[in-house]
Amino acid sequence: MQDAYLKQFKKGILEIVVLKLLEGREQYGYELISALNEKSRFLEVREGTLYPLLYRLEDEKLIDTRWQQAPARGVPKKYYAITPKGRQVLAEVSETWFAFSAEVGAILKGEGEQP
Amino acid sequence: MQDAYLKQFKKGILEIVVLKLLEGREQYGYELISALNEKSRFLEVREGTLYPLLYRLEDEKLIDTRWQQAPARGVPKKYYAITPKGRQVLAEVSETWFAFSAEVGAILKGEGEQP
DNA sequence: ACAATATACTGTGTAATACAAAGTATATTG
DNA sequence: CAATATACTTTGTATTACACAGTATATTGT
Repeated sequence: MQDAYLKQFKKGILEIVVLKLLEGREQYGYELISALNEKSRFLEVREGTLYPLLYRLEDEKLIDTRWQQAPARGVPKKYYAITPKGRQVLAEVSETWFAFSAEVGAILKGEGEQP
Repeated sequence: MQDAYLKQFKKGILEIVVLKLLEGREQYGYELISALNEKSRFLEVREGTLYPLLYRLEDEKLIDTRWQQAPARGVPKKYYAITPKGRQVLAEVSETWFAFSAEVGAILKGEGEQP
């Protein structure tokens, strides 16, 4: 039951967290999945979640992609990098999220509606 | 565009905020809508959001309902009251949300992944 | 050398939820 | 008595996280 709520909590957040992870440097899909799984038990994602999310970000021009043809060894990787527009959206939506979570926190910490 | 993210941010949160509002006293639908609209610009809801949400909470036995037949004046109202199970879920999911939002906050405040 | 495993990405279908929009019914007000 | 406000209901849509299955290449064990 907790998991069901968690799944909902993630909606909209994952996109912005992924943008944040890409703020520092470009990364490829599997790398992002590992990073998310390490960083937070709440933000774990499966491929079926992350890749479509990346395609959406790309469609919205918030990230760019480039294929890295197997450099010396390893499977070819698709690298994702944040665009200037992506940085701007990250900043804006990030602020919205802080304001939103502050208000929700205030309500949930409150005394409830008294009679 | 902000609104689209906000719409996603709300997912799963509204249910728990509604339970919180009912923690203090029973309320009817329109009353809850007004309360949400006053409390937070982020949590505004329409009928098409709230009533189905209330039906879900009722199905899950997190709230009870009773019809208040027009007492002296006014339209009959359907009052919603939180159940013991509802209080328990409120407590649990509330904690999950605080942990979740703390972790997301930490990531969004961080320096991003450095090269 | 060859099967097994790991890495990396893709695609399909499903469930949950916020919301727009339209509708029903009663009460109050000009 | 029509117009408006209150209160609840219903239908359909868009978005998103995820389960699940699949494809392809690279590495590893025997």
